[in-house]
Amino acid sequence: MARIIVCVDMDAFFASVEQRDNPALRGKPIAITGAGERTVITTSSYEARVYGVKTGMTIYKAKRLCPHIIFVTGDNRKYTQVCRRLEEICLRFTPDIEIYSIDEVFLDITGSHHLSGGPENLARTIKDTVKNELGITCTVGMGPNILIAKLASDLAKPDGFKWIGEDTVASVFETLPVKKLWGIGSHTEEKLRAMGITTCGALGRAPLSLLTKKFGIIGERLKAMGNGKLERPLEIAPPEPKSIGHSITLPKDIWKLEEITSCLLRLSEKVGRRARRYGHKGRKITLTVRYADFKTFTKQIALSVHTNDTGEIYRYAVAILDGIHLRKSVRLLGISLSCLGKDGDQMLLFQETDREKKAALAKAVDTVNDKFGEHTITFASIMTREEGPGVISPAWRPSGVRNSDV
DNA sequence: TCTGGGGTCCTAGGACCC
DNA sequence: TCTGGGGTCCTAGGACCC
Repeated sequence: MARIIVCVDMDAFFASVEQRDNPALRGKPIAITGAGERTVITTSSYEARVYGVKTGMTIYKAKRLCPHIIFVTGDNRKYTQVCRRLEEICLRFTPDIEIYSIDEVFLDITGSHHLSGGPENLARTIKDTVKNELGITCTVGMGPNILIAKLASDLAKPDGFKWIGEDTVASVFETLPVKKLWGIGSHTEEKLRAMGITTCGALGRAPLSLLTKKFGIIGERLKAMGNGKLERPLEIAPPEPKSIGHSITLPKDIWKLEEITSCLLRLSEKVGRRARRYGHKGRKITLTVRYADFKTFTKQIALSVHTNDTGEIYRYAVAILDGIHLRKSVRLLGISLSCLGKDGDQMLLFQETDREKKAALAKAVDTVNDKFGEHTITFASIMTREEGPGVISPAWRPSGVRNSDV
């Protein structure tokens, strides 16, 4: 039996929440940004999109396109709460849901839609419930798999509903540009164009040998996608994370070593703290450096034991830095912890006593910080810095380690 | 398009081993 | 000792997503 997948996608999520809560913003072009000057737009209201304002755009460009645009600094906590309520609404219809991102949920209603009067009725009930209880609109797409459900919601935006059944996939895909598909970005689009393929219909008909020659193992998936097929079950339980990282574009480019190391210490603490909170340890540390000219590179170091200790992460990050000749001033720094294992794995057997002491100390610091707010207890050099609220990652999830809003 | 921040997955090339 | 082939792990980079 064909599955029925629903995609619930909030319309201009962050912007809609702000307009809901502040009548002065309703009906106006607004854009949600992070703090600071070097931020970009994470969401713009539909009124702003008319002017060409888009996600990822700088505030300067947005201002040029729409001089009367209103910028609002994002309120992560608020969006988090709305997302939790959205999750709770979806769970009324089926336990088989995947929170894909902060504003997008997939539901597998194959076995449960009859309880809600059929698929279309269920979808419309969700739309109404979201509007009544959350005060904002969403778009609902339906299809035989995630690929089609997501496409349907994209095509129906905003405040819409669309069901692409298995029998209509071929006709929809015949003239649909390949870029509309989830997983085909501008690079793949360009490569396909060079091969004379611009529509999904053409992609589905393209010889497999040609696609695998050009794209390797991905070629097979591309052809399947061109035919509207995507084998990917819903991830009901949030998957174990593979890495935990933080990065920051600095307010100003820096080049002094002590400025760089001070930033690395702050990043180490963020990474270590989040890892400790969720009981993860890693044995690979990656340093990302972006120069003022935007050239970006990464360098990593493998550890012999797992760690989530701030001081240790910091020391390895500095060790990596020591091996790099910094030629230009630095725009962005990032630290990521990967090759993760949970606390309690056999790696703990190799912990030495002073490592245990450090872990206990770090835990004590975390406890205080949890109680009184981040940075209550911290390293001295961290305290010399003020930091505004960051931009919430739209890939955020309400539970688990991807919740970076700590 | 002068370009944030959180991730995942894939690939190519080299080291190393048998 | 001028030199095979397969497997695995590691590193760096890139495409893609929201």
